[in-house]
Amino acid sequence: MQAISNQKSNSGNADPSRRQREGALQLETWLPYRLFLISTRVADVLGAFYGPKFGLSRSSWRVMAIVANRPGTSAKEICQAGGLDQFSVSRAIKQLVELGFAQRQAGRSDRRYAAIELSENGWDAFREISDLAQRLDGELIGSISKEDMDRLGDILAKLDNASAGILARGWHGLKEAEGGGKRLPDEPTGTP
Amino acid sequence: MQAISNQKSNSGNADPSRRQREGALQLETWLPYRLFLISTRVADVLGAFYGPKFGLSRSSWRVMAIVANRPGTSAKEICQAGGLDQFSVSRAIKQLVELGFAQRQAGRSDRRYAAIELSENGWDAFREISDLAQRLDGELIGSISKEDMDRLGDILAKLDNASAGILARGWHGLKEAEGGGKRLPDEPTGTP
DNA sequence: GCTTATTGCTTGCATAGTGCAATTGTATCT
DNA sequence: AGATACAATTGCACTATGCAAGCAATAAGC
Repeated sequence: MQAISNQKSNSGNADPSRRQREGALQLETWLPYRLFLISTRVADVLGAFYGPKFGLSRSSWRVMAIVANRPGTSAKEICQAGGLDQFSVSRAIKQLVELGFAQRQAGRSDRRYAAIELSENGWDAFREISDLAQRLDGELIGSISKEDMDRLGDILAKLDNASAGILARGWHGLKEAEGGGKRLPDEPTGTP
Repeated sequence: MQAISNQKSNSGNADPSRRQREGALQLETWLPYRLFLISTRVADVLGAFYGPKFGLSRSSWRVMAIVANRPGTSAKEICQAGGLDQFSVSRAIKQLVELGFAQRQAGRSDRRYAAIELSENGWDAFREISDLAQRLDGELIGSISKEDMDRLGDILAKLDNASAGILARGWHGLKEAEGGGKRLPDEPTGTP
């Protein structure tokens, strides 16, 4: 990977980009980006499996996994559990139903809520994808020690909390807060 | 419009989902998903800032950050650096140029390569977004100890490596390989 | 030289995904 | 009953993405 030497004669002058760069973001070391890269790669590989094979979209798979974990949930609960908006969830459920992987039943007490469940075919598909997902997980985890894995679990729990707080407050909440790496008091973040 | 599939479950049967669930994927504890959630939240918050304010798309921001880190790179190098395909990169550059945030110059030696650089406005925008990004980073990092952060760096490096390997081999490489991960019970067992 | 790949990049178009307003159906409140 | 609130869906416009084809510049073969 050779850089293209196309420098525009800034011999006498200081390179402006160098000056501009100082203190600015380094993408490769930016924590969220590092997390993003890893998870995207895995999601891509998994998606390359379930997409062509079952005709599932990404959100459909996500919803399927959520429903598999808690059968009979409503769409709204799926939204909260998966960080998805109600439209995606509604469409994902629609797709799952059309593909024969799930079915809705109106809630018994309150018929506004529709309880979603996987069908037989849905469970089959889920187990197959789930199997591959666990292999992926295993491969990742296999690259670090058990001790590291425990520690990682703790760390991720904290990061998860912090990110939820950030999301809840939005970017306005950060424009005012001073400091780059300063620690802020924890806020009880809404995840009831 | 669509006919809801007739109910054929949970009539007189034992709950099948309990049996189905065992050994299957738990989304909340699935490592890639945990990483995904954290990074998405942060990306959403940041995107909610630079999107409306500068009219940047997600890939445009990514490309901008990459270009800021290594001014004068070609589109191809951006692809590799950011895990993006050439089409997104091309369009992102186009958008950056149209917004006045970047400019291309044909390479001196090989004019197929176009060297991309940020403009003054581009640097201004980048610094502003970068600033917020660093606050986000700071807030995340602030939620864990410095020691944890060091450890996390190591772990992420390993996971990064492993995920790159997974991506390179694709899902076929995992169907056969017996990973260090979990095994799944293939046999449907009767309820105990 | 001339011709034929090859490479880096762009574009057009079809498809898939997303966001928002409006709508339906249900429950609750007065 | 009517008004109101809520879960969920849908229509429509918009954006993003994937892929085939294309263009321009270079490299390789003759």
